[in-house]
Order: sequence, then structure tokens, then C-alpha cells
Amino acid sequence: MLTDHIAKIIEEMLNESDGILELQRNEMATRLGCVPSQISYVISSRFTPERGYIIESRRGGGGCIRIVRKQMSRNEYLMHFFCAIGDTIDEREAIAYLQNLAGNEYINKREYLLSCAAVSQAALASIPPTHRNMVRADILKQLILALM
Amino acid sequence: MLTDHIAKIIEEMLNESDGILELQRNEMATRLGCVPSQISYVISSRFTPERGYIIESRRGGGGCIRIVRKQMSRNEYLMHFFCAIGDTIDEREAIAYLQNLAGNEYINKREYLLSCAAVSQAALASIPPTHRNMVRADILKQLILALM
DNA sequence: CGATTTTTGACTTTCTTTGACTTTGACTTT
DNA sequence: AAAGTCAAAGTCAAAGAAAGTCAAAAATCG
Repeated sequence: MLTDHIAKIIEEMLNESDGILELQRNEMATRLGCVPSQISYVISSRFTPERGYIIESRRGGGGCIRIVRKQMSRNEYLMHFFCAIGDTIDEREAIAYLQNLAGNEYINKREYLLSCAAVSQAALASIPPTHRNMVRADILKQLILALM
Repeated sequence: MLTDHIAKIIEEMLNESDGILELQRNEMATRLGCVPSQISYVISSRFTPERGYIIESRRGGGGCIRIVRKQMSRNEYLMHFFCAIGDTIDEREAIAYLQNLAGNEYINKREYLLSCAAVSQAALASIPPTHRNMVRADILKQLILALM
């Protein structure tokens, strides 16, 4: 898939340049043989602040897109996460959060699986749907607190 | 029966790829001459977490279904545990179970804390008391399944 | 026969790709 | 300095590509 391919390239460029990168959308699109907005799509779907990236850009002649991967301390990261969870969260989103933690190695595989289990549909099946996502958010928050 | 046939094929593919497999639903359905949802059915009826499989998937262009077979070990103990948990359990008792697991080194300190958080009063506070211990039992069971 | 499992297909949701159109900013010309 | 030009990046919605869901029909089991 194109999107993944592009994401990988950007990831590599970030690694080579120590987490800070400026790229030109049009130039890159031409080089990779795709439309420019594809680059925008990749950035907006993969390099989100949620995942710890800062994006800035400049239009006009000589414009560019700046991607910075910010490394947060473990606690900043967890705190950020904790705050980002609202009052209610569905299973998909909760798992996305946990994947994130796992991807950044703040939790290991087993902890990831444990946490997924705790917020799973299976675990919360008996809670009325109107209420379920609230409980899930509560559990997720407690899990994160337990990690701090 | 089609279902068994497909299950067998997936099983073989898993054997060949060391327990980790990504397949494309549509592609596979076309190849086997069945409707795509048949593949979904096989996976949801045969490759369940209860039987030791982890399923993930991605929709959209280039999407796929990922099947991971986790191998079981030391799970008689966990199974025993699992069965011992009734339909309902209070916080104190749940923590006693988890201490037990920790004491036998089936889970480490962090996992113990995570699990305690998931079944804590704080996490489940918003559930009506009549219902709370049921949900706690469900969560605890899912946690144990996740360890298998 | 009744209950469970399988099979099918219509419909839904999610993610990707594309392209037309808009906005912005640097540079040039008046 | 104001206006114009052009080269970027931004936005958005439609089209496409996959997987998910669900319920009805069919088959199988006990």
C-alpha cells in the first residue's frame, strides 16, 4: 500500500536526521509518483500529535513541511495519554491508545495484552451499551495510573 | 464442509509461517470460491481468543486480516483459575486471586499492578453496585485469558 | 423434529487514492 | 508600497478498495 510505503520512507528520513525533518510535498510526490495530497494524507493519518509528532508547514515558493518527532519522558507521555482519554471511549480507540504505548515500549507485549483484555468488549459485555464506554474510559485511566 | 476445509488451510498456513499469518479476505475467498464473509465466519468460529488466537485486521485498500497463534504453556493453572472465578467477585477477592498469580510468578509486579487497576473500585465506580461484581468477574476472566 | 451450525448476500464502516479548487507567501513589476 | 504572478501547501469530497455485520435460508446434528 502506498500510504504505508510513504510512511516508512518518512520514518527512515526522520531516523537519519535525528527526529527533525523538512520535506517538500510536491517534490516528494513527484519522486514517489503520487499526487501531492497523498503526502498530506500520510502525514495527517500517521504522523499525528497523538503519536508524538509535531507538524508545521509553510506554503508558497520554497514552502515545506516540517516534521518533528518529540520524545517525551515516560511520565509526560503517560500524562499526555491520560489527559487525552475523554469520559468515554470505544474498544477500537482504546486499543489504538494501548498500541501506541506498546509501540513506544512503555508497556511490553504481555502488558499490552493484559490491558487490551481489561478494556475488551468481552470483559464489558454485561454493561449496558449506554454506559459501557464510560466504564472503559475509567478502566483505561486506572491502567495508566498503575503504570506511573 | 467448507468451513472445516478453510480452517484447515489457515491452520496449514499458520504452520508454515511460524504461527503468524496475514491474509486478504477477498483474495482468499476468490481463490477458494466462496463469499468473503465465509472467511470471516471461519475465523470468528474457529480462531477465537479462547482457542489461543489473536485476530487483528485493517479495512480499506490493502487491508488484511492478521492471525497469530499463541502457544499455550502453564495454562492448566490459569484454566483452573479461570474456572474458579464465578459470575461475580468483589474487589478484595479479585485482588486475592491476583496476589496468588503474582505469588506463583505467573505475573510480575507490573502486571499485577495493572490487573489490580483494571478491577479496582476506582475503575468500576460508575457501574451500579448490583452489577459491579459481575463486570469485575468478566474483566478478571479476560485478564486471565490474555495471559494464556 | 428441533436445535445448532453453516452458507450467502445485502448493506455498513473504515481506510486509501485522486483531483479539483483554495489559500498562502515570496518575489517581481509597476 | 501596491498589485500581480507563481509556486508551494491546504482542503474537501468523490470514488475505490477492503473488511465487518447481520439476518435469512440451508444444511447438519442429536
